[in-house]
Amino acid sequence: MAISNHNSLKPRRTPRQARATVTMDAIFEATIQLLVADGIHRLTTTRVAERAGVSVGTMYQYFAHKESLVYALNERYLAALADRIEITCRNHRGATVSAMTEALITTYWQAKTERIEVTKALYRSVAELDNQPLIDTFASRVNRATMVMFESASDMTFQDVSSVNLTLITVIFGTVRNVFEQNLAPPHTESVLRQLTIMCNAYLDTFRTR
Amino acid sequence: MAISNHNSLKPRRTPRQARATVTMDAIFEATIQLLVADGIHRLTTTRVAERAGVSVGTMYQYFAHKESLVYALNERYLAALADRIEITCRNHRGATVSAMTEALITTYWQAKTERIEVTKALYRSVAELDNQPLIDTFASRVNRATMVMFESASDMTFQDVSSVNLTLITVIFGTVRNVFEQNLAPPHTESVLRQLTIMCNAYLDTFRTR
DNA sequence: TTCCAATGTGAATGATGCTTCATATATTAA
DNA sequence: TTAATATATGAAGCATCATTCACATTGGAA
Repeated sequence: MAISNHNSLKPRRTPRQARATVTMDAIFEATIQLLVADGIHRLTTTRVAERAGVSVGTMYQYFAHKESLVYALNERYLAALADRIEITCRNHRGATVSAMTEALITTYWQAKTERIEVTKALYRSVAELDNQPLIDTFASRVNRATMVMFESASDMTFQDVSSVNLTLITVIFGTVRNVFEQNLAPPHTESVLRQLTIMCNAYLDTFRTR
Repeated sequence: MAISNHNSLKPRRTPRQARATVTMDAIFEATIQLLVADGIHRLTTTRVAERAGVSVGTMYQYFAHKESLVYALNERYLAALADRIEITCRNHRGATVSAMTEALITTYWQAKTERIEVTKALYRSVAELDNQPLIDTFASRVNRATMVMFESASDMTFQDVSSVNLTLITVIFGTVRNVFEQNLAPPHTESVLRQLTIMCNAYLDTFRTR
């Protein structure tokens, strides 16, 4: 299923001159716009090129085929998301665990919701691709960052950080994504996110020696 | 985006004779097999008909177009899933809240993993469709069932059942799905699911009057 | 300025696949 | 048995698109 040849998902050439970077950015931007507007089943190479103001051939200078374009777009997105999470983690070194979990929830929620349509469009676009490598890279970066953060907590030390860490990020990211995709009414959304922080704190309390 | 005309996603005709039911089942089964094997971008009407042992025209007797076939397939899947969850809820009336949350986690996890490839294939197939109505129906059924269950708990009464209920199912389903999609190694999977029950219990404990 | 590498072009190619409809067969009720 | 209804057929029509490649243009190093 999905795309068989992983290598072919990689970009064809890397821009060396400034104008090439401009071109690639234009192509990415055009792709996003078209994905948001029409979804992936109406994303054609011709339309992407047209909207980007380049010719189809140019697109093929950088991407072996349509799929690799969509793949690269999602790669960019996940890299940016990982960046944000890493920053949040760095900013909360030495904080309380409660502040840490709250910060993770907020950061992830904001990243998802500040451009809702883009988030949804990208998520849908990648469904038919084999994006496991992207997910793995993302998960690995996040894992490392949150682990270091939790280890630095000022109000707790853990017997088994990696277990607690994996649990917390799986629960937090899974729940936030679920809230996002369920399209809950705003009061419900806020309620669940608030309860989620309560739940994380209650969980962490069970590890406290009194 | 996605499919604009919602009505067109509905089946075209409903089977009245036995052979028609057989035909539809064959079409659904063929679709699942092809989705698992090749993914949606290689799902063609001709191939579906061929594998189902009918002609293309027959498929169009029941489905207005390819999308409505995929839509109906997911509708079936979600209905079956809701059935299972409702049964679990009925079987746990009057139980402890702890038993309830554990049962929900187990049921959902089993449903996802007993035919992993089918779960993944279906999930991917629906990405480009507007399946919000399906999600809403599913969420509404589950919500009702779990709410009734939690209200019947033998070891707790709630001030605000609907809030606790929404939180629990959002966290549980979100987390389980996240575990499933992350492809964690089995020991990690088991660990996170165990920690999740601990977390839910710790959360519920905060509502107990001591 | 010269020349090579980088970048950009887009008409043409080749292939795929959805959907229809005129027609045939099967089932059921009367 | 007959007529009405349900079900099944599949070749043909029509449209869409991904991708290539021979060629043009631009940038920058020497």
